[in-house]
Amino acid sequence: MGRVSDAKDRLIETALQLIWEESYRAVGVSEICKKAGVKPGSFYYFFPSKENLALAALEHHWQEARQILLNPSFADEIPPLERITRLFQAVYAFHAARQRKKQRVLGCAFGSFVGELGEEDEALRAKLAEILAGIRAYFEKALKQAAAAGKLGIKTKEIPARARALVAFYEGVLLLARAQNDAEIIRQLTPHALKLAGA
Amino acid sequence: MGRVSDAKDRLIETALQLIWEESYRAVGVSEICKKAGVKPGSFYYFFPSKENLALAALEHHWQEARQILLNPSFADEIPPLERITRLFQAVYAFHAARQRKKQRVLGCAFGSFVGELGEEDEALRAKLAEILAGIRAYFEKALKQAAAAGKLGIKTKEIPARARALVAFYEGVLLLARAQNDAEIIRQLTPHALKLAGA
Amino acid sequence: MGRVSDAKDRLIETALQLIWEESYRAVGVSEICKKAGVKPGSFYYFFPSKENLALAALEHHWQEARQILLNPSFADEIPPLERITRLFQAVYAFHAARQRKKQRVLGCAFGSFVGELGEEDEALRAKLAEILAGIRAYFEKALKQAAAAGKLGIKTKEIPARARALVAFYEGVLLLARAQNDAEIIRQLTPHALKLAGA
Amino acid sequence: MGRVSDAKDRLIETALQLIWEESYRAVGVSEICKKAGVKPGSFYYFFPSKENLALAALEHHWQEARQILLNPSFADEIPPLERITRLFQAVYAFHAARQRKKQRVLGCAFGSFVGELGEEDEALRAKLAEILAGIRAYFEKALKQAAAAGKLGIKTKEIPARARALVAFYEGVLLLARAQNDAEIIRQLTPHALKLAGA
DNA sequence: GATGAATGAGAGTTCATTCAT
DNA sequence: TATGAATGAACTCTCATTCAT
Repeated sequence: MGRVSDAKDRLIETALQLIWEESYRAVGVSEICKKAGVKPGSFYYFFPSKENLALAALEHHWQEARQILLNPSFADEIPPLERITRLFQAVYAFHAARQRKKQRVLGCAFGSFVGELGEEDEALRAKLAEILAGIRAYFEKALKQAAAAGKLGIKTKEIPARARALVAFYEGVLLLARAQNDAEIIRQLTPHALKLAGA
Repeated sequence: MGRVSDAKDRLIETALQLIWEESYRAVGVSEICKKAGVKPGSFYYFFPSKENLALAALEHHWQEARQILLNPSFADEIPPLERITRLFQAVYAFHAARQRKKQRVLGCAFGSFVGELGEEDEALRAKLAEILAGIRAYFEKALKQAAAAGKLGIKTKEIPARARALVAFYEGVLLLARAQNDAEIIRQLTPHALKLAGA
Repeated sequence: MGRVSDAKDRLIETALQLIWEESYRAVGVSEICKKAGVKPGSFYYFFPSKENLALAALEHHWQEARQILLNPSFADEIPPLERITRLFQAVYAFHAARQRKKQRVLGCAFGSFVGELGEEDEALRAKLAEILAGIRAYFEKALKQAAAAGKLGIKTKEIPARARALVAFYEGVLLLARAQNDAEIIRQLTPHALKLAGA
Repeated sequence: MGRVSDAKDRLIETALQLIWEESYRAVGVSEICKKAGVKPGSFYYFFPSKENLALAALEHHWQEARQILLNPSFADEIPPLERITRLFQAVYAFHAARQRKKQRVLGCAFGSFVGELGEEDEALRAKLAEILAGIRAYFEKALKQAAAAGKLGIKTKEIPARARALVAFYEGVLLLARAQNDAEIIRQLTPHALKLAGA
């Protein structure tokens, strides 16, 4: 009982990787299948469409990002404002290591995807908006706790906008790192995040 | 002397528009030709490749952005720090108007393009990096003048990083606006830019 | 004893319906399965091939046509020549009602199928030829009885050809009704059938 | 000036032939291309879609049928009612010869196509309805002239229905010939056509 | 200087079918 | 008895590009 093969998971992971490295439209279904070791005719047994696979890949990456990146960086035992720095540091570590090995800085898989959205991709747009809101929630919680601890001289009602500003900055930093193909940008800009927090 | 043909210009303008609305890979050469009213066979008389057209379109949009958006916002007669706010306000005005008319918020044509870059698109990546550096120069000049006027309590050597942080924030704000399809985000986040400047 | 499963019957009935509405090649096995509520993997437990299902569907429809359409129209108590008229009237009633409900006139499931036959479909061709011969037998019996009753001024040996002419006319009428998507054509042409009978 | 290649014509002729022999859905675009000697990627330069090619093929066959079959059979110098017989004879000659050479009787390309029409094929249905009306016009003209010459004891207003009955019979005869794969059926049923004419 | 005609490669998707359980 | 999983081949169609004129 249970699953006979892990082809579906391989498809999801491979898709995310290729889409992140190239882009949604640049990678073909057959390329994903080949890399995932799935027979070409089998793809549509697992997924009704390429878009549906992309949705699943985004969700998978989101869960993974929470476990590997966001939850550790935003752990309760870390002082609230330090959590923000931790996130940028963790992201820097990932991209710096990757750049050393693969020569290319990828930026944020979610943010990069946003640029490709067209009118027909409403489902993808909604998914990405949802994920970005999820990231914002981490910042928001940290800001609230920092404010409660008296570390922030800002009003409570300002917090949502500041959390969003942090998401914008986070995405912008990774966008620049991808554009310049240089992970150091992330390190350089890390200390500036706290300015948006109001520290 | 003078223009040999305006077909080339029409191709460039149409390409930028379609790429901005959809994405580089989502729009085809023939779609651009049709919309530009250029005969399909003529495309490769004007441009050696689709990538080359994209390069020209980015350069065109960059010059246009300078004239319409950056130069007015960063005019010398405007107090240095206010220039930054002016830029965000001008961008907001543009996207809010467009959203009213066309229902879709496009974000930054340059930033959106970054997400699509693959390994093969080195020329495009370099062009985008150059343009983003060009935007940074505007912020840098304003920060320098603000510092010289004593409006900024920061050290001169910090200025380049702060300028880059402003570019990151600017791109991130437009990325969020595109993802949420909501121009109001630009307005909401505009005041936060100055925090990165060090005001 | 009794039915082992009604899945097979549902497949047959659904197949006939879909093939009649669209065409043999336009409907897929999976579409039939879905509509019949049969699990996709089960199809080939019940039928060795799609062609075999089509054969079964044709036989099913043939038995149904005899019971519902031909036997009542050609009942012994009805005067022989009137039986022919009755058939056309019954067919008209069916198609007129269906057109009112579903907007589309289907024509004859057997006749429509003939147009799709290719070289590889010998089994289907033979089945359809057999069914068309079965229809002819009804006309033949009626013509014989009409001749025996002195209602027809024709020689006995002419009867087979006339019966076939009636089948041709019957199929042609339904073909036109499908082509024009108009059941009224059946009513308009009904009285002309008797001319072929020799009345 | 003028055409560079006759690929488009070859595509049309090949398509008609293959569709007639098999069926619209049974023949693929690539099969048509291969047989027509057209490079696979070129098809969609000549035709926007497979359906559009089918439309062109039907129109081509219709013009050909008029020139080769209908106009000669319905020539003015032939006595009106004899024209009808001539048509059936000419059709018989064609199919009998073809059966000798290729073993298969094709029936009417138009009539066979009707059976394949689904809900999505409205353009094809309309085209076929138009062609069948065109055939009816030939019968109608002949009936009118026969009536004018006093050869027909029927009222003028009956003529349209009779002409349609003749089309139905004509199509039905060819349908039977295809179903039984026997051109002799056409010869056998030829004399019965005049009964519908009212002779 | 400019273009109509043509193309090979590959896109996403559906097909009838198989098979281990 | 019945089925979920899987598949190779084929589908219609689009792609960026070439080239003779």
